[in-house]
Amino acid sequence: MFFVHLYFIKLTVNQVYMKLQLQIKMNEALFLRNPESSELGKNILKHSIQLIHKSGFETFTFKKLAEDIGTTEAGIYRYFENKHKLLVYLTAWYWGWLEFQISFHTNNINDPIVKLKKVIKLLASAVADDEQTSYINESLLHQIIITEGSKAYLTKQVGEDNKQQFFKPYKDLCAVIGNIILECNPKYKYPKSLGSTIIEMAHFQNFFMNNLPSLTDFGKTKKEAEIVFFLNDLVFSSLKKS
Amino acid sequence: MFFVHLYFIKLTVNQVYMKLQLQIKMNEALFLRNPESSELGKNILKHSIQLIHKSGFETFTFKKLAEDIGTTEAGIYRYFENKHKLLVYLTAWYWGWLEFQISFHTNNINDPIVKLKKVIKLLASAVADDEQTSYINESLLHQIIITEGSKAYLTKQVGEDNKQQFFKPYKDLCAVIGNIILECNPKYKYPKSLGSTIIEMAHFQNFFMNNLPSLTDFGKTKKEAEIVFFLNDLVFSSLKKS
DNA sequence: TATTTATGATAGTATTACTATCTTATAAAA
DNA sequence: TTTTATAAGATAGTAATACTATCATAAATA
Repeated sequence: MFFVHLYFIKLTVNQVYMKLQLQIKMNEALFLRNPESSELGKNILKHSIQLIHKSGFETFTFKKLAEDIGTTEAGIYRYFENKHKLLVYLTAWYWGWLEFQISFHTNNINDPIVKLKKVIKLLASAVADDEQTSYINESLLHQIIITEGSKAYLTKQVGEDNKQQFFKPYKDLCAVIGNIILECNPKYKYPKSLGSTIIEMAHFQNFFMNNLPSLTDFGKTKKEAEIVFFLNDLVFSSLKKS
Repeated sequence: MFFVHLYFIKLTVNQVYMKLQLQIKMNEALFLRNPESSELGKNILKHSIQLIHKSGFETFTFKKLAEDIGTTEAGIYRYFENKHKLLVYLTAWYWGWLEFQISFHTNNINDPIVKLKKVIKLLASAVADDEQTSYINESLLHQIIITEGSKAYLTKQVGEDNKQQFFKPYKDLCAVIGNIILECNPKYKYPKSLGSTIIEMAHFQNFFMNNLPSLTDFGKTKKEAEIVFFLNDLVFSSLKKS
């Protein structure tokens, strides 16, 4: 039922340059034609990220996207039913990618506290685009998710979309974080809610810091590192065994 | 620059039935004609709340609203420039109303911890509609804010809107909560961020609980009281003086 | 070589998001 | 009381959005 999204990781181990292929499973119900299977599809992903980042999801249309790519509106509709599905696709890809980043960067860490700190840092820090990789600019995508991500589920269709498993990557990520939280303190009562709080606040505090700074304590420096400090304080106060 | 929105509070003091008038200042730049100044205007507020609650902000149009009220599209446009302004108006009204609720219900409380607990309860609990009052159904509005509230600021125009003070009620509320937090612990470093976290999570955990329950620990009971427990635990662990 | 498949080109429709104008009812000012 | 603002209803119209349908062609595959 699922097929495979390739993502490349470059490693240099003992002077040997390696290239791994990470597989992010994408839900087939999110598209009509697999955007990763053709040049046009890849262009749809690449240019939609650029366009949404530039002018926001509300003003984003398939017409503008088609003009940007140099194809026709009908061409886009062969890949995605509508722009909502495309947004859900992009968010699902992002959460899947982030879950991999987390498992990759916490792989050899045993201490759950160190692990959770790493997760918070990965969530709250800007990502560098891996130029080499693909048609997906992770840095721009990260910024899109901050501003547009919650629009993927804050709809009346959330129940229908959820039945079709569109939010599985988000829920999986939340479960991963919830489990690390339980490793830190097996008696903590709200691992999943704290997990979703960390995810959402890593992004919302970033949005607030840059757009409505008086809602945060980071308005002066506007440094993401401060969000990390705040979240660390919040999380580890809660998990302290008393 | 501001004018006045009347909201009625009924009190029974020593057998004497009293009616107070609360004034919620609404930013004039949010509308073209004051919706509180006429029957049509009040109908726009009343029916827009019903319609947005019923089918969501995305599918909500001024055409449908006009049909619902029994007026014309052009009639609506005389009050609000577009549906975004109307949404911002409704959210601003809600935050202003909530700030009053908070100051009213914490008025005689000295202990900042008790005060903060009251705030969390007010934020995370469903509100009963005050039938008598007005054309605004606070209960429906509360549910709208949960699902649609963040769409008021998660836009590319957030900077422009902010310059026009559209988010002042939200920021004022956040400042009020931040100050109570500082009363609890003057050394706490993130009062405003914790304030906005409480506000957002009171709503997001509610949305998740009802729509994506695996993102929370309240999926089984679906009781708002559990969100209050979670937030209390989160907040007061952080504020504990160590 | 035949045939499937993806794309391009073009057209068309219903709905959305407005703007404009003209008329009538009403209420306030002269 | 007459004049005159003002709000609202009625109607029309336009550009953009969100699609769907059809036909031709080029490339890949059988």
